[in-house]
Amino acid sequence: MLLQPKKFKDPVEPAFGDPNCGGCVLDPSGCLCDGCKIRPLSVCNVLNEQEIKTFRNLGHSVGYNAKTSLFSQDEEADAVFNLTEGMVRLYKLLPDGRRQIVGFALPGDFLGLAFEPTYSFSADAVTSAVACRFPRKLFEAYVDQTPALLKRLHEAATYELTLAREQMVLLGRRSAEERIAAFLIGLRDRLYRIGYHSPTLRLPMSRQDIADFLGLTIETVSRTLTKLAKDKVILIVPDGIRFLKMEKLETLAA
Amino acid sequence: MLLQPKKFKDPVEPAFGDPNCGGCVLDPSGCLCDGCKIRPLSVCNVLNEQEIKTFRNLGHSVGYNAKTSLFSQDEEADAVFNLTEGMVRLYKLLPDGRRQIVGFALPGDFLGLAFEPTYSFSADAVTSAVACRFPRKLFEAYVDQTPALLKRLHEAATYELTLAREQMVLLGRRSAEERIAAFLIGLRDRLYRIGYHSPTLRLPMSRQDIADFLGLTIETVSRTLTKLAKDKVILIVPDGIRFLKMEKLETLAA
DNA sequence: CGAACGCTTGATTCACATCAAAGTTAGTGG
DNA sequence: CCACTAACTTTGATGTGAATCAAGCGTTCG
Repeated sequence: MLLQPKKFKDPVEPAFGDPNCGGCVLDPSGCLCDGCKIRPLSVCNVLNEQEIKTFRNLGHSVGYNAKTSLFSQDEEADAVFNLTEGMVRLYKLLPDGRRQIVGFALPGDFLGLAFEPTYSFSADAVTSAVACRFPRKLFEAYVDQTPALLKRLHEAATYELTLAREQMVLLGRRSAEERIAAFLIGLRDRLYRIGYHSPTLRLPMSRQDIADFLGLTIETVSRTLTKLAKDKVILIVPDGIRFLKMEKLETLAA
Repeated sequence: MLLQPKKFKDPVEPAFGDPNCGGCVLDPSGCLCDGCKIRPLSVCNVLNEQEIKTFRNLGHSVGYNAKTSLFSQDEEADAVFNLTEGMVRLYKLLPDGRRQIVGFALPGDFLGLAFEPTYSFSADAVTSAVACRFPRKLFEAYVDQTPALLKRLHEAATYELTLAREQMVLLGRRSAEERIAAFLIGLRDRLYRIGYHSPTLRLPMSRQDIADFLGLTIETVSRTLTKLAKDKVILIVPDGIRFLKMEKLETLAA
């Protein structure tokens, strides 16, 4: 399953070309495109079989154990990532330690596109995760000679921007209960679209992660979930929730 | 000046091909690229003189009086815009009327790129404004055959995404005073980069606009500005502010 | 001049944060 | 496998920053 825990070789080997990288190279010969489940959903779907053969050799499939880092804010942005398994949190830190999670990446999501030479946010694995990791220079050179891929990346960025703006509305103008409702529904919808289709919504991230994504405190998240459960809108289960009154939640999130 | 008020022919003529558009076509022969001051800052800067000749004929330069609409959320996204003069507010509305401004567009900014067939936010002029307006189909066809332009648009979208994520941190984790400080500095920096270089920061938008951008109320915006003025960090002047203690503001915004 | 609008200021309220503690789950080592 | 510990989550009591409610004060404009 896409969000199942898994353990990679420990201690992890450094990824090719990056001694600071916390991951473990799964196959030195390149990305594992042949059996890749999320390829149809990913940016690589615009490449034909011939092109994929070149492309997969640009990078490597890398495994990350839960809580390990893919990359960090302000460090040199020398790689880009295509997440294939697991969940990754993307966040920015303020100097005093306050944290804002700017998104949870799911399989098929593309990470690390930076405007500047350094990453503008940090990324680490919520669950164990697998990503195709490409040296930035190689990737950009390939994109420059493959307009179809560029177009697909632009689509992805535009979509991200739409999500980001919706998150601004949530953070700027919604109540705690509305934030939680929108979060649960939004996550379910995204998982649904990538084929993860279940009556139970797994929440592999901590309450603190949810709080830092929604601009709340851990206590408010906990209380609000409890309230929704008391109202029989959701059922809290180990590691997630089940939806009981979808319409009620959707009204709150509207 | 870029943010100077100006009046366009009233009643305004509908833009070519769009009877609902609030603007007034300034030159039926196409965009006014020759004397365009912001072209070096805009996406068109990647086009050579030959390409510009084709490109400018795809659209028209359109003038908008202050408070008129360029486009609205949920309506068919049949045009894209390149702002050349004035300021435009971009916002999303919730069903009950709450508003979140997701950005203030300045000259050089590109608007209306949508992932879906409808606009995901509304745009209207804060000051009077001028934009090159392109029918979406024509624009997209041209982009498809001009990878350099696509690359430039992708860069612009990536930059927007960076700004959007910074705004998420602001909305989710910053105090009212920090928000105001970050807003003033951010706007100054953006104006500076497009050559609008002045000791006084003009604030052509209303207090309500600032509040809806920062996730605050109009009263809190007013009080916080007053407090900063009392502390001699800024000076409030008609239509804007002057910076007195830049370092203090920068600490707050850090 | 009067009406309307936008902005400021003051008094009060409230949603969520903070502080505090108990309960629960997960991880570790014997 | 269980005891012990650490980490996470929930729940309760209290505090507070910003919202709301409510005037008043310029400016602008018909």
